[in-house]
Amino acid sequence: MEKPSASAASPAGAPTEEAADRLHSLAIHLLRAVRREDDASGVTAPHLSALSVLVFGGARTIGELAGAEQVRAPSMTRIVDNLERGGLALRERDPRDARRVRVRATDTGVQVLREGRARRIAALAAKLAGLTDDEMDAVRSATAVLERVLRG
Amino acid sequence: MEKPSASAASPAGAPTEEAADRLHSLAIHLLRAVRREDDASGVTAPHLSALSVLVFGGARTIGELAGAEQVRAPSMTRIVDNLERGGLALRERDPRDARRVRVRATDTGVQVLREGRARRIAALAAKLAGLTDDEMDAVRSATAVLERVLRG
DNA sequence: CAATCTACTTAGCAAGGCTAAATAATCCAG
DNA sequence: CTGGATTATTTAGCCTTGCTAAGTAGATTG
Repeated sequence: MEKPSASAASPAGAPTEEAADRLHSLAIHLLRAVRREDDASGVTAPHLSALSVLVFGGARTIGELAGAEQVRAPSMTRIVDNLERGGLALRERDPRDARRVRVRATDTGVQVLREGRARRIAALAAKLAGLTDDEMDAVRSATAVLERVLRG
Repeated sequence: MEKPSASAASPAGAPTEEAADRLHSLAIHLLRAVRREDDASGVTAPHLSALSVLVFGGARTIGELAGAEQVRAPSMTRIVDNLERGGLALRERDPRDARRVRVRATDTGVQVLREGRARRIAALAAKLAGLTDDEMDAVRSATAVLERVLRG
């Protein structure tokens, strides 16, 4: 409705909303595009995402993991159930506080994560491979910015 | 493992994969972050996404819609069931070919889309509002690039 | 006009999210 | 040192979203 009067001013509301809307739509389609690769590996995206936290960040409690993955505890309990059933992670009782459960990635988990990552992102990486350097820079910058924004 | 030797060369494999991986993870977290807003509106993301195609692109068959949304026909049948139940879209038999079903957004659908978009992206737009102009530019550029890449 | 193909729907499965409520352990007041 | 609150996780149960396989109805074609 109202167009931004100057480019240097604080971003006007409407364009920001349009950008947000397109981003949202993009995220939906991006995930649908890679889902089949995930399916092929037998390990779904949320599993790999949680596993990734464990592998790169070390053992975590269920609650910490839920926080990191932005889901509620019961959802994480189930994800960990599945990881454990597949031998990718295991629960350990915290000796300090027996209410807590520490979750740790197994060696198999580390290996599966590596393979899973590779398979999961193959299609996406293939598409990105066609980008120019400038385009890749834009994608990388935006990713960094958005990671920060979503954490906050 | 191997760092890019020059910034101008064609992007090496490993960095592209890391970018793809981070993008994927980002998409997961972005969608989780906005899901509650969707929930509040009573219209979920896939519904709004499909409705958006109808509103901005005009009536479509179930198959076309499924293709546009990158899901299988049965999934789209169900989404359209829900849209229709909510009075946001309606099915029309194709007079040329009675197997086909054309789906059209209703006036209510158009209105709900507008409201839903606003509500849905409010949280995201609020986060984006804190970005600098350069950061917003990066986000916009990357969005455009990725939209193109995912269509291809 | 019968076989086949196409478009959609139905049925049924699993994942992934949620809330509410149960269980268990810790903490802290008195 | 006990009893009530608080915290961590799990269980139960709901809903949505995806899928595949199989069913139905309409078009096409040999």
